[in-house]
Amino acid sequence: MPKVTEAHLEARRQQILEAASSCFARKGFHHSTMHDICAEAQLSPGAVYRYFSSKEEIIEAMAEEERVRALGYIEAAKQRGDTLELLNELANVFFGVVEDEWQQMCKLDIEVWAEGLRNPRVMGLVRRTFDSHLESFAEIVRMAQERGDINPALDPEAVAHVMMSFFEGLVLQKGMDPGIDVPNYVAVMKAMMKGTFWTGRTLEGS
Amino acid sequence: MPKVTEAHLEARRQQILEAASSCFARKGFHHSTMHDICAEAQLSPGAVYRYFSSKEEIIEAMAEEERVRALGYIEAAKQRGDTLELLNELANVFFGVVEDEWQQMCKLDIEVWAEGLRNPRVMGLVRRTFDSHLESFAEIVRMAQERGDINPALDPEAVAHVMMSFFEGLVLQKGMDPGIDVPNYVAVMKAMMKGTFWTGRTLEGS
Amino acid sequence: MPKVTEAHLEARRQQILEAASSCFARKGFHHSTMHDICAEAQLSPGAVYRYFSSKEEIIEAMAEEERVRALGYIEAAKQRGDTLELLNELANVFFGVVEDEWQQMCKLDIEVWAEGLRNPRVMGLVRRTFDSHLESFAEIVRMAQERGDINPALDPEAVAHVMMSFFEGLVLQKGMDPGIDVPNYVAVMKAMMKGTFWTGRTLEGS
Amino acid sequence: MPKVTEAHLEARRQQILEAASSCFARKGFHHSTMHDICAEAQLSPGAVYRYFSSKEEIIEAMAEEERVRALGYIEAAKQRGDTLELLNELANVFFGVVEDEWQQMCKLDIEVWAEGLRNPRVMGLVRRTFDSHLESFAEIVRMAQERGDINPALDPEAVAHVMMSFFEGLVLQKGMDPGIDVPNYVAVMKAMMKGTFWTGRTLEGS
DNA sequence: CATGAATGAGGCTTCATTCAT
DNA sequence: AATGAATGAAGCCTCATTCAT
Repeated sequence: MPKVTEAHLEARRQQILEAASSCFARKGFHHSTMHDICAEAQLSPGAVYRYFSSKEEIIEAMAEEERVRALGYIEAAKQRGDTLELLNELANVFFGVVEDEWQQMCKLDIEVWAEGLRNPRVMGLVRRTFDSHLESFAEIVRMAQERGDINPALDPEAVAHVMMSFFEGLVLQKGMDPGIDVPNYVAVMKAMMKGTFWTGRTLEGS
Repeated sequence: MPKVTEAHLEARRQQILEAASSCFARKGFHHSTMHDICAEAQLSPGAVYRYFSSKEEIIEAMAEEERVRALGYIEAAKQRGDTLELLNELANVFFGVVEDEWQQMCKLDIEVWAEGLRNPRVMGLVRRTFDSHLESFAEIVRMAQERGDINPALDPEAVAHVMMSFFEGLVLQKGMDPGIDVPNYVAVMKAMMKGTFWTGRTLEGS
Repeated sequence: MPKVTEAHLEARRQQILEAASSCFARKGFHHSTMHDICAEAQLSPGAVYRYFSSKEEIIEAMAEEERVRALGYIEAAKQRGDTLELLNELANVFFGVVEDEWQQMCKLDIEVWAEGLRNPRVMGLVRRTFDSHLESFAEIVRMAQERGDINPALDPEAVAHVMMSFFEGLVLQKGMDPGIDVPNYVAVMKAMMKGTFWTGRTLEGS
Repeated sequence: MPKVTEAHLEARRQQILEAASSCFARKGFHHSTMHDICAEAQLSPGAVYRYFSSKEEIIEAMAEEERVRALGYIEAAKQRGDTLELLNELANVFFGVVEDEWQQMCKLDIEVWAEGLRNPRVMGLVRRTFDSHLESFAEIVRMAQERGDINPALDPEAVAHVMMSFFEGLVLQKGMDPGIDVPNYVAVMKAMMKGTFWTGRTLEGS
């Protein structure tokens, strides 16, 4: 029987991860020192190293958390049968997050992307995130094509990639400039999605 | 080595910048040491510091080069009057780049985005890149709306943002996974753009 | 190593300062590397940088210590009412220091003077040292003049400057050549001071 | 027959030495880079290295120049037979130098002293300077003692040391603060010298 | 379990010096 | 003889990590 409950351990982990996220969003992975993270978490280095064996591991754990969170968003939205509604839902989920938190999330995502370029573990996480999103989107597209909602000439995977771009581009642009007009962005996004829908005319496509 | 031509100096600068780009794309800004860059450029530290007064400055110069290059792409494409053709052109320009170089460019872009989050100078460059792209796109959209090509209910700026996402998303996805099927991606992109064109039906916009 | 007493921290500081002094006296500020100081203090660079944030700061702290020490000497001597006795006292204080330590002190002083020429902070310290000595001497002279001991035609400040020269010159000469005959030097110094005393003849002052 | 006259070579040497002196007085030996010196001398590094094989050598040459100049001062003054007049002469010589040049000279002296502590060659120069001054002063004192001007109980060498302090202290104090009142300083100095003169009373001395 | 002082490898940068032109 | 671009050793400092208390 450990002296501390499992829950307490997990709470400490979270505490560190949150401190790290805050630092990372503010200063980036490489400008955030372990000292910064310790200070933010109000913990000593020794304590932090009880929960994570390296800074790398903290980054990875943080990226993993992001992945799970993002997965949650899309899973929640996927419940909606209607294709267009999915975008609404995703947008709503995004809107549900407090502004500051969202901004931080965007920055962390960008940071994680860059980190993925040289840390294979992080890359793995990013790819898994991308792949699961891709798969979700592709499935939706395929269903819509079967229903005749979407032009069957379009490659479902490719549509999924573009849909991902909608969100990744928004994350990037909001990360760089929080002032972007999101509702209008979503409106355009939906108009474009709607435009890919079957309209009786053949979309020559390319 | 006595006084040397201006061209030689500029060539050296390029040599260093290319070496740096190569390192940065391979290992990221923060894992590339000056030593790495020097080795890649086949130059001594002292020589490199004749041309750039800090690693930071190399990063910034590199980001600036990226900005100018990106600007060139879109300017070249903007010559085309037809709205849809713009996408073709941009895609062609992208395709015109050798595969490896493109891949490297994508990685550098991602790297630069992340760097922008904490280096105000780099952020400035990124913002300027984004802004000039945005403006180009918005102008195209406005012209298309005047011609009746695009639904006038859509905010031109917002459309521009989404168009930027098309490309940024592609850059990100290709950066993370070079295997992405670009032609199909472009096809979908064009289909979606075409879908925003005026079709006689009102796009309610949300 | 957990939290440690305030005294221990101060002891470490002293340990570093002493190591630095030793290096500085032996090799000068600019030929003493941080590595030298660390080795002398038997501490790692990281440890030293916990206590001083730069080599510069070590130099300044050392100069400040010298200042305080010098202040102590003169303050101790000032207790003596009799004018001539002051010189005796100062000389005694000097003699009270172990030979090696004195030699080191002289070298450090010379080093600090030179450093003062380009480090404004050090210059500030040197000036303050000089000023407080000057003031002490001038006060003594004024009192001696009131008692009729010293020719009232002489500017007390100027006398103080010359008195300072007695000591600074000795420091310099001993720093350059430890073999100087100090007792004889002091004897002459006192004879000269005595000579400025009122003797019934008017000293025309030039 | 060299392409350049001996005189031209010497002129270049002087040009470099003057540039170096200027830099050294302004920034000290160790903060003056060869680049600084080259810039000040309007010469390229290669050119400078034709005349001096190292920075060290420039420092030493400069110190040697200072030594010779100082020697000239005292030699000039020594012509005067009268003891007190020597001080007048030395003071006059000092006064004869333009203010700025003097200030620079003081700083260089201080710099040279410090450098002497760790460069045996420079130390040799300083010692030689000191020794020749000492000898000159001692000789004067001995002569004065023979004439009965100065208390014969005083060690001529010791008096010489103190006389040197008069000047070294002034150099130091003026180096640190150009505002010092030199005429008054000299007046006191002379009063003190006069006080060591034989007055009929025995100066108990020590 | 926690603390935080200490470690030390390694990064960025400077600058005295060289040498091809 | 002069030039100035290039060299590369070495210095200062940071920071992820450890471990005695």
